[in-house]
Amino acid sequence: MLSKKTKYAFQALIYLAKNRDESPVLISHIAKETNISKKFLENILLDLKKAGFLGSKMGKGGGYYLIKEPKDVIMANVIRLFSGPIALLPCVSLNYYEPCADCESQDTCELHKVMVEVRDQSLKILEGKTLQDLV
Amino acid sequence: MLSKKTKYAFQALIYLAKNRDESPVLISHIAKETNISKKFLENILLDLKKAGFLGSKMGKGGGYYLIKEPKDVIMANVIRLFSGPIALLPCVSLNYYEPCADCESQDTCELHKVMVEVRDQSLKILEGKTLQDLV
DNA sequence: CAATAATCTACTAAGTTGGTAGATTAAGTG
DNA sequence: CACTTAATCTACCAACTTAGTAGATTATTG
Repeated sequence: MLSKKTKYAFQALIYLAKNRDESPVLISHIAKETNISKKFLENILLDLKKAGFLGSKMGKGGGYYLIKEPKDVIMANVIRLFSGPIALLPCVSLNYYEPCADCESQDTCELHKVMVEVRDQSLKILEGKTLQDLV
Repeated sequence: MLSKKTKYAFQALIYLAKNRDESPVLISHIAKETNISKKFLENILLDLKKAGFLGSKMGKGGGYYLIKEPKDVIMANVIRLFSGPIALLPCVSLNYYEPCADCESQDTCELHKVMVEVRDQSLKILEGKTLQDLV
C-alpha cells in the first residue's frame, strides 16, 4: 500500500499538470483544491522540489510549478520517493538493496528468485505509467 | 514492501512443502532451519493454520503440516493475510476496499483509474504464483 | 519597508512492527 | 492416572513509522 503522502503527492502533481498555464500555484490553493492539509502538503511539495519534479518561487506571486514534462514524471519514481522500494523484499530491490541477514545464499533462495520475477513485472507496469496517464 | 512476518510465512511454508513426508514438524525445528525466532514463528504458524493453509497436532509427535497442495497455495493470499491489500490504494482494493474520504467521485478520479490498472496487472502476477513455484 | 509566500526546525499523538514471557490446554506414553 | 511433550492463548513491550501541527525564518515583490 502507498502512504497517504504518496497519494497526496500524486494528487498535487495532477493538479499542477492540469494547471500548467497559471503557474506558479500557491500551496494554499493546491491544498484547498485537493483537500489536503496545507501544512502537510508543504512537506510533500518541498520533497517533490528537492527531487527535481517541481520548481518554486518565494514571495508575492510565488508558488509551485511543474518542471518536468508530465510524460517524464514516471510513477515508479514518485512512489520510490515517498513509499520506498517497489520490490517486495529488500534483497530484490534495485534502488534500496539490502541482503537478507539470515539467508545463506541468494542464488539458492527460491523466494529470492520468484521475488525478482515479481519485481521485474511490477517495474514494467510502474515505469511505464507517467503523470501524463493521470491527467 | 512485505513485512518480515510475510517473508517468514513464506519461508516456513517452503520448508513444510519440502518436508511433507516427515510431517508433522515441530515449531522449534522450523525455527532452527529457517533462522526465525521460535516465539515469533508461533504466531505466524497459528495464523497460517487459522487461514486454512496448515494443520497442527498437539502433544508428543505433534507439530505443523501443510494441508493444501503446494500448487493451491496462492502467493497473493499469503501476502493478503500478513501484509494486507495487494492494491496500492484502499479505494482500488478488492478485498480491503475503502472509499477515499476526500475524493469527490471515483469515476472521475484519474488516479483511481490508473491504480485499478496497476492492481489488475499486479494480481495477474501474484495470483499466478504458488508455493509450488517456490520449492 | 511592508506584505507575501516558501522554507526550516522541532515537536507530537497514534498506530504498526517485531518480538518476548509465561500460563494453559490437548495429546500421547507408561 | 501422572508425566511429558508441544501447540495455544493472553498479555505485554520497545522501537519505529505515519500523519500530522506550530512557529520562526528567509526570500521576493512592489
